[in-house]
Amino acid sequence: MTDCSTCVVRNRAICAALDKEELDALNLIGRRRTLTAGESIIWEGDESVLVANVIDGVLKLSTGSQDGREQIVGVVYPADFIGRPFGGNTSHSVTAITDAKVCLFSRADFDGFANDHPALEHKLLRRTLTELERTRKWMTLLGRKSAEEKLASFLLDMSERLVDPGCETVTDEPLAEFDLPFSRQHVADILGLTIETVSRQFTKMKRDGVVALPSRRAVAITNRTALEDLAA
Amino acid sequence: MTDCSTCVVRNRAICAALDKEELDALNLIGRRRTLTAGESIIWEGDESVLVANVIDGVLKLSTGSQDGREQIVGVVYPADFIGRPFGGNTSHSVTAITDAKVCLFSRADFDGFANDHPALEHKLLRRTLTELERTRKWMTLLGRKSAEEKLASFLLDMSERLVDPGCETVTDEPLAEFDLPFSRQHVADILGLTIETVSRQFTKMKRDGVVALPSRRAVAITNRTALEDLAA
DNA sequence: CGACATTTTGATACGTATCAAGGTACGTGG
DNA sequence: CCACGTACCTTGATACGTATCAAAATGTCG
Repeated sequence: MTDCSTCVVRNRAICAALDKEELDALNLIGRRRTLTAGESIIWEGDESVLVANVIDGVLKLSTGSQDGREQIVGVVYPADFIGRPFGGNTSHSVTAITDAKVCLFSRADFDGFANDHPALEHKLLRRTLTELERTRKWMTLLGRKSAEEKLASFLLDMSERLVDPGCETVTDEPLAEFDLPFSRQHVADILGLTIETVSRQFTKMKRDGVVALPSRRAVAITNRTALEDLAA
Repeated sequence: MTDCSTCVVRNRAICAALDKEELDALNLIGRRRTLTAGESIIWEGDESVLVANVIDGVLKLSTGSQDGREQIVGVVYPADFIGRPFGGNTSHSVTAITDAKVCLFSRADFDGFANDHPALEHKLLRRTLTELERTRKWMTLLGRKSAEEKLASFLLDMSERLVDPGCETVTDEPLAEFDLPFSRQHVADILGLTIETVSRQFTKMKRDGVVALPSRRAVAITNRTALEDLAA
């Protein structure tokens, strides 16, 4: 059974706006769901009837064309919100990239609950504004940066976002070493490149001593200043 | 003096959430400002202390790098909201593309007012969610489309967004003919292309009989189906 | 150990940027 | 009203970066 009071994202997700009683009410309309890597919960173009909070794992928001081109338009992490409340269709799919846990609501239920809880809407508004800002920043990368600049920017972004938020680390410094939750193909789809170009840029950075690549998914930033220069 | 009750975007902007009394209160903290084309009200990286509603005209949100590359990350029209309430810095400038009128608020004033008026926040939330959705759709264009596909998609989008919302047109059908509020350079900065490439694609479409170009800024879609095919 | 998926590397082609020049519309002052 | 200057747009020639096609290498899992 769902139990918000022990939820690991309780204090970071939009639910943090609610007190104990309100949380109990939210409990009644939500349910947890486990996803295995590759599984989707929302499909591009569908009438969006679900919204959710991410509890654990990483999910991608993506659009695909008939001819197989795919673009990842967003990546969500624990405590992030998924879906389109208050009407309107979602124009992208939502797919688990790693095994994941989410807290699901039917949109109708969530809409009703949100209407009665302005503090929840306020949290959601702040989160949405931040996400819009982040997305716009990403547009500059897609529209104007070279492959090398794209990968450098991406790695720097990852080193900041993959900081484990669970434990109360004193410093929120970016990581020097981390495991990407993405395959090379995912990285390519995030950066608007092909997998071959991504691979070549990784190799180049390794050759130049900017990063080390201990294993397929692992990245160690060995010269952050140089990486920042490459990101332009 | 500001007078919301006669404002042309009164029923479309987020202010539509307010009744007459509330509107009077909002009146007290807002002021109108006229902008001439090229004038900015928010600068990239600045501590964002202003928010605003667009009353008339078109404005761009853009980011620029040192080396002169620019990417337009959003375009706003009458009734749209500008700025970043509730903290956080804006990472893009806001600049008038045409002469424009806006309704300005200091962020602190607006934040306070919004806190007391959940209905206003709700409107803003819906608007922000829609804008996020639109922005994500644009990412696919920037990351995965060819120059020809980009321009075709752009023209179709324009034919829908430039429909004059003022008069109560029975049908909201897309326009067959319209004047772009943008120069070729603007179009290039929106699509992540150079001005030369944009120009060549315009010429190609004209040659193929998909569009006619009566004057520099005017576009007439002569074969919509073909244009839709080009947009992929 | 062997089969499969993923990643890397290589050779080549294509699309768009870049550099350069010419053309067209537009506003200003003669 | 026309000549001129300026900004904007178009066209052309070439270079460069990334995609594409192909194959080899590496890692992963039964």
